[in-house]
Amino acid sequence: MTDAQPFDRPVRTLADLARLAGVSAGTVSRALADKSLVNPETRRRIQALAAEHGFRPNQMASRLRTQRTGVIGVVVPLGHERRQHLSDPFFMTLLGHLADALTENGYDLMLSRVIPDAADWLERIVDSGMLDGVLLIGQSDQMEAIERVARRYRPLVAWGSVLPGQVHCAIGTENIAGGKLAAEHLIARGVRRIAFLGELRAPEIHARYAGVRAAVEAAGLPAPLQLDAHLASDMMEQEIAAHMARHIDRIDGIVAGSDVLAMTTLRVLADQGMSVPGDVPVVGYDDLPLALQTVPRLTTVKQDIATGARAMVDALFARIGGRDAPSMVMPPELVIRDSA
Amino acid sequence: MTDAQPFDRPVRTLADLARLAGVSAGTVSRALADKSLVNPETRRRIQALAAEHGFRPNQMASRLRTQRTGVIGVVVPLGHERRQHLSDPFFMTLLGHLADALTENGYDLMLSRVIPDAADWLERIVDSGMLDGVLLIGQSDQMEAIERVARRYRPLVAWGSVLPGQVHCAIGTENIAGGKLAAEHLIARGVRRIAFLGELRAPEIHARYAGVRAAVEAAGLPAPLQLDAHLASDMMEQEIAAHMARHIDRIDGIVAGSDVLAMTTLRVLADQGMSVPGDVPVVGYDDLPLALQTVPRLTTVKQDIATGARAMVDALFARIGGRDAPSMVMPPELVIRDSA
DNA sequence: GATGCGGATGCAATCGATTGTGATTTCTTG
DNA sequence: CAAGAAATCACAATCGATTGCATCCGCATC
Repeated sequence: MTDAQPFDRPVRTLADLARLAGVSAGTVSRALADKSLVNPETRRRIQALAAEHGFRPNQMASRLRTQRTGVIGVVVPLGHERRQHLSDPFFMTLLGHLADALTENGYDLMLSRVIPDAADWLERIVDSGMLDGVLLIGQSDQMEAIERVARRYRPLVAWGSVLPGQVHCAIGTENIAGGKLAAEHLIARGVRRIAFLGELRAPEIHARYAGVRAAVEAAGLPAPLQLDAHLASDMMEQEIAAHMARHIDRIDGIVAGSDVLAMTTLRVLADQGMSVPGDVPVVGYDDLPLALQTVPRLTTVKQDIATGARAMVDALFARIGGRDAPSMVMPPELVIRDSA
Repeated sequence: MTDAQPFDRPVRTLADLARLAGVSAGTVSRALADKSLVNPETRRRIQALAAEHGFRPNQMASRLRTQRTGVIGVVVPLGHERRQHLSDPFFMTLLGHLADALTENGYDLMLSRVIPDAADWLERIVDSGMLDGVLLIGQSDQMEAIERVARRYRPLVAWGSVLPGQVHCAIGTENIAGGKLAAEHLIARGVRRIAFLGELRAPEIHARYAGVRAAVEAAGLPAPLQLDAHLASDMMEQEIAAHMARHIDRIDGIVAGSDVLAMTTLRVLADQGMSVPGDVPVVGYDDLPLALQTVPRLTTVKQDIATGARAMVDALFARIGGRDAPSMVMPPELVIRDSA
């Protein structure tokens, strides 16, 4: 039990504790680190003293000396979509899993929401000396900057796409295959005119759209209709509503670039008196927890976020340890529920 | 062993740059900090040199010396609800706003998901010397620990309840009033037997339930039925489904402790063939973005999360600056949509 | 020409923990 | 009993940036 001390932290430094114990600071340091070089008895004595006074070593000093910070940066680059992205459920779900995996391994997590206006935004982060490694959530439109840094800074892992010749380590799902899965499912159900909802500047979304297009072409159907829809939350619904009002009679099936877009689409279609999947089937992307809660439940392309997060952390630790870790693409999987 | 590249980072320290510029390290430090003590011309020269070589000062060293870290800890204590809480949309939304406010002010954000098994979990955080301040998201069942630390550590602000005699600064909404609003709304619509969905160990939820009870008593109605429902995501739906199956014929209105619970309830009721609000009206709590996306749209008690986040950050900065900042409770507001 | 003053810079202490090296003591062992 | 091996601990250097103080120069003033 820590009871109120007369002074506001009488023993703050190793030296304080050392004086109290009648030994040198070095010995205290070793004792607290459970090194075998100190006499077991003095070690116990010092540890007891430390506990009694609620002593905790200053992390800044320790980190400066050891050049290890125990902190991993989790960075969300917002190249386009400048608005608050952090509330996006996909980021959040991934972030939750990353936080779990990192804390289990004794690392802390520093979160940065970065709007890459300065060209050296990533350099600034990795060279700050505060981080043992960096995880990027999404590549946004910053492939160049990421590649440039990755060439010399090893402990960097991104969630996103793996393009041919890519230097940096990325974990992600086969977005092209995922787009194909979604479109093929719709086509098998008799859909002929597919609309794809999503904004193409992010490489993942672009790949999903490419997959949809490939499937449509392979089936000999007319090219899909691509409709921009931004994740900036307050605009999204109106944007989709406008798209639907204008194009609904020219389409008979929708692939959404994400579950959030799909969910909003369900909402909009309900407002416009369309039934899903009766009038228009809708397929989402991600399989977030909320896909189970919509009415009707979302048919969607699943990305295994938990596994992905684990893979990112594993790869990062490998790289921190000096070993090499390759990129990884996971196969997506179609989860059929009620919306298509 | 790090492979010694000839040009890996030729200039890593102030001393390196100083040698290059033909001045002392002190001068470089002052030049980069734009101090007026150095000759404007040398200052420009040094800054140009720094930019050219991509020099960034080591933050650890700087922080150790200045005793300022520029990092705010955002801590989510999981006293009960040991499962991954971070995906909870309420936390995430609040976290997003906090991240915005903190980064605008030049602070970084360190995220900790803490399971308070050690009694001194909070001491460990505030005494680590890594943080300029701490924001707690929720008080969980850790009021005692928070109070103990707050008595001696000023830059600490929590989201949550303000109880009589409370020492620590908390920002939150009037949960009792919010519960009342929800219940009164239902009662005005003719509901007589209200069920409250939520687990009472967290003080906020408890207060909401107390509000419901007060409104029910004031109307002379039978006591509300309280049904435990945990946020651990995979269990929640089954739990609620079981509650509904067992109690649905004894209730004719539901107040959910959060929007997430409400949304799941909508889903469960749809499965059981009940219409909302026709058969059972449902009121949520929080007014998260997703409340707009459900079918039917959620009637809910709004907490202004953006304003709350801003208030937390303002209070924290005031306390960091040595000024005192009082707790604040914001009035909740009933947002009537389609679910009740 | 000596004094004074302010501007610009160098010097060295400092933040607090870690760790290699060496000193002292105690324990072995031939 | 002497010499070497452990065991234990103190000393001091180190991580890299910051900052109070001393120093040096140039120039104006008396």
